[in-house]
Amino acid sequence: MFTPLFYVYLLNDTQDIFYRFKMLSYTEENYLKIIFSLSYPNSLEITTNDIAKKLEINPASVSDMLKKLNQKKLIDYAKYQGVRLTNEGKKIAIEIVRKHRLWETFLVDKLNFSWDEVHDVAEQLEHIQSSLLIERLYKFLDCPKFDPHGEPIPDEHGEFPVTENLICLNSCKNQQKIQVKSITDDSSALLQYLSKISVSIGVSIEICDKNSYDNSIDVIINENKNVTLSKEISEKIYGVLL
Amino acid sequence: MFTPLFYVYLLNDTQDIFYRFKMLSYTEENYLKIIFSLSYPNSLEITTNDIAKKLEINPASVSDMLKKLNQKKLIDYAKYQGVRLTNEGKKIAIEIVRKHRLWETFLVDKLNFSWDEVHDVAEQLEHIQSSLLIERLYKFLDCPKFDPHGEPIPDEHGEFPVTENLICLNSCKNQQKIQVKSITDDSSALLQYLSKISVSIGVSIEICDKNSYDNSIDVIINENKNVTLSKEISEKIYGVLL
DNA sequence: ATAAATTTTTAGACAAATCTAAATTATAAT
DNA sequence: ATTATAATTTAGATTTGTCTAAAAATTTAT
Ligand SMILES: [Mn+2]
Ligand SMILES: [Mn+2]
Ligand SMILES: [Mn+2]
Ligand SMILES: [Mn+2]
Repeated sequence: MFTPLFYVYLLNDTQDIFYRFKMLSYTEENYLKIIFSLSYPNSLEITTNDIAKKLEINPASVSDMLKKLNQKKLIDYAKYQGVRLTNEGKKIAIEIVRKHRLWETFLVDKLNFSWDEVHDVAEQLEHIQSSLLIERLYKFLDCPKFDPHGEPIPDEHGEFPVTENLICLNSCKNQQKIQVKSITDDSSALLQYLSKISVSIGVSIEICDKNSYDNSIDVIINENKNVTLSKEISEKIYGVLL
Repeated sequence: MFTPLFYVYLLNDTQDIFYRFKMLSYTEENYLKIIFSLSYPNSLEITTNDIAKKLEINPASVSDMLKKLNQKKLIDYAKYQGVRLTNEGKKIAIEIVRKHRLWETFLVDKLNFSWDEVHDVAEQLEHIQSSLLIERLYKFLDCPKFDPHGEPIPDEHGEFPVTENLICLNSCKNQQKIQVKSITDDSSALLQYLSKISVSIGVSIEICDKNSYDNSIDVIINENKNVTLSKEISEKIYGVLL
């Protein structure tokens, strides 16, 4: 339940002459980001429950927020009909993704974080409001195109870098071999495990055998390490065929 | 008006084994920081109105929050009696000051911000929760002792660097000359003005004349620039006698 | 096509942080 | 020592984002 709605026009940076059209809360930003990442790369229709699960909150709360974001014209939403970002909502979501991935890159490249330590901090840093900051950070990092997990970083205009056609390890056939290009889940448990078994961006993985019972696969990592990967893990690993 | 109170025990970083004793909100952190800076360096008693003015909110709101912080044992507060930080409250406040000043240093030293552009961004960054982040940032910046405005940065144990005895430009006599060591106000309007008249950390300022009517002073900056400084400005400038 | 299960929305409540208006306490002025 | 003024606190309301329980709509299964 919520009632009115009004737009707040505020200075972004005191130093900036520009005004932000809509000052969004930390929470609203997170909703937009989640909707974007659930629908990426095809702007799929997302359900209330999808969002509730991802944010680990009650679907009732999501319904309320969707109404609000719809009024702000950041999403297209009609009761029971699912939700889709508007162009404006998508633009904001991409900005947040950009900030998240730039901060992760900063933490790894400059502060020597390991790839499993960065996500939670970036979840906070992505909400810092300063266009100057993100512009300068981008240059400081030499305009990176991919984050520490191989995920693409949109440029200042919201354009994602063009990438080779990635295929999921999970969808490879026996004897096929890929070079790892990205991990599509930043959870520290997964990333720590991958480090343990020597999987990182750039290594090769060859499929030896597929077990149809649990959809696990036997693989050779970097030509020298035999490991069995569960479906949950293999579907998070993407790369190019070698 | 507020009701209950309970402590939330939460992981600080997912990577950390340590627990934070009290998870404070952004707002609570700001109250502690303000109380600290208003009472620094002598732990003076601070009034409700002081805080309300600084935060630009209603004194009634401050009263509520003081009750809450008192219950959390972060301040010593009794109705109508003013407020003082407890040791625990002071420790947290110093941590926030540390983070603020380290971020300002980062922005100037690494991202080429000017000294008048950093404060507002640091107000946001100081609330990022990650002990690993601040430890790494500190080392990345080579353990700086002073921020871009010459303000001391507490070390990892909350100890401020020992400094030469600073005197306020405002309290100098005619013909005295100081070297600027710190500016005790980070507002961009002041800092931009100081840049315009070539005042920065390290420059010399010699007092030529004091105007008893409005307490303005005529000074020579770096031996070559005559300027008249208002009381509001001269009382923000500190340095050592030359 | 109807019933059962699932998803989504509404209704009503609550906690945090703020506000305004009114009451209370403290301080300053006569 | 009263009175006037200023500072502070209480009372009650509001906004945001959440919750639980119940109602409504949609989807799935029979
Ligand atoms: Mn991440
Ligand atoms: Mn990532
Ligand atoms: Mn500052
Ligand atoms: Mn500063």
